[in-house]
Amino acid sequence: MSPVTSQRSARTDAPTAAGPRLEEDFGFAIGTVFRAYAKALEAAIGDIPGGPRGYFVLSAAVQGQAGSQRSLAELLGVDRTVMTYLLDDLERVDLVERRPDPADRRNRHIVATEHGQARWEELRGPVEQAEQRTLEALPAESREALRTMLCVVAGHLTQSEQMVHACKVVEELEGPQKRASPPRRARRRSAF
Amino acid sequence: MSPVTSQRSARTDAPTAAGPRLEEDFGFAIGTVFRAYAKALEAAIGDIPGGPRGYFVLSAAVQGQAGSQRSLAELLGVDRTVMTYLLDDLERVDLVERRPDPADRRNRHIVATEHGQARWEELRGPVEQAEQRTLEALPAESREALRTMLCVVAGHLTQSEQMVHACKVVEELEGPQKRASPPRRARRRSAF
DNA sequence: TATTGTTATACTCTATAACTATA
DNA sequence: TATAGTTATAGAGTATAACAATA
Repeated sequence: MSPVTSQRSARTDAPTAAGPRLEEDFGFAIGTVFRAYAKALEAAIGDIPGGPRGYFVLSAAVQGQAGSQRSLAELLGVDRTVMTYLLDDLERVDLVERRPDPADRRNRHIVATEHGQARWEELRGPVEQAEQRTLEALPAESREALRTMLCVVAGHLTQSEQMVHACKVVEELEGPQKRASPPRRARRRSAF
Repeated sequence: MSPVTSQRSARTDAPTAAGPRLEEDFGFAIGTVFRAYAKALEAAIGDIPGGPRGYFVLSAAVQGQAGSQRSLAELLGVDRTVMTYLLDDLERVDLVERRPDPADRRNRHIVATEHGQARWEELRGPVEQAEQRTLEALPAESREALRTMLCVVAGHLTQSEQMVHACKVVEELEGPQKRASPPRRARRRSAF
């Protein structure tokens, strides 16, 4: 079977019931775009330790948006222990720096080094190109619209998560009423 | 530091140079939305083996779009060996079935069982809800627009990948001229 | 006592290599 | 010889648990 024609050749069964085909499925689409962009971004950033994830930490640091390691880990959706290793690697190549927070010495404030700042500036072009190439199927205005919509959703989700966190804190302050979920182990990876 | 206020509290440094802030970054946004949707979808589909990935295989099977295991694996961005395990699990709970392709008995044609078809129908509501909840920050028309744009990009990317594959085949047919990349090992995961 | 961050360890997921069968 | 699929295994990535420092 030729790979170019495989798209239609498998329909030997009766025409399937109504319903969204895979090409019209939101999940399939965002998964595909996500993977493609991740791959393009990874190529664009070269040797930044930790790949795209390390790049986002650097971004946050450059922009002064990286608060504590914990809040940064939550923002990026990684475990706080993973953040430790990631920062070790980024610090080792002199891209970021951990600074103890004078206000609460348990916290580490993550800041970009001068070299990190410079490296980040260098990467802006290639990263932008990676995005444009990934979205090349869309006209320029649509790309902007897509980006804006995703940012709106992401902003909302980030806030919601913070609210959930805040609520949990309040909940616990108000009294421990029969935890619905005990410490809970054995989760599953959200691999797509 | 309160989690609700942490968004701005870290800016103790000089105001950073111009440039996209993290909230305006395409990669950060799509990563966040992707993770949130993956989580919501995983909750929605319950006990389907393989999580979202298993669900997409089932979708493809139901819609008669699952050709060979290999083409399906490529479409979903997973290794063909992973696809083997995934199908083992889905077959074990009677959701899909492997059928030898009479035309080329090396290929296995993946089809949904009756139970798989029924289960998939049941899931359409919950899956739709998961999508709507994830995108709740957008008005309904925008959600449609977002989905359409992502599908356009995904469709294009899928085709491109098939082209790349086809070109590689042609290239090899035309003669092995000093492979730029030798068999190549030690890749890196595209974790975001 | 609770929280941040670190370390060690166990586990899960993934991919490489080797193999079978088909072509 | 080349490809689809399977199996075994090694490797990468992740998360749990225990700990130290600070609040």
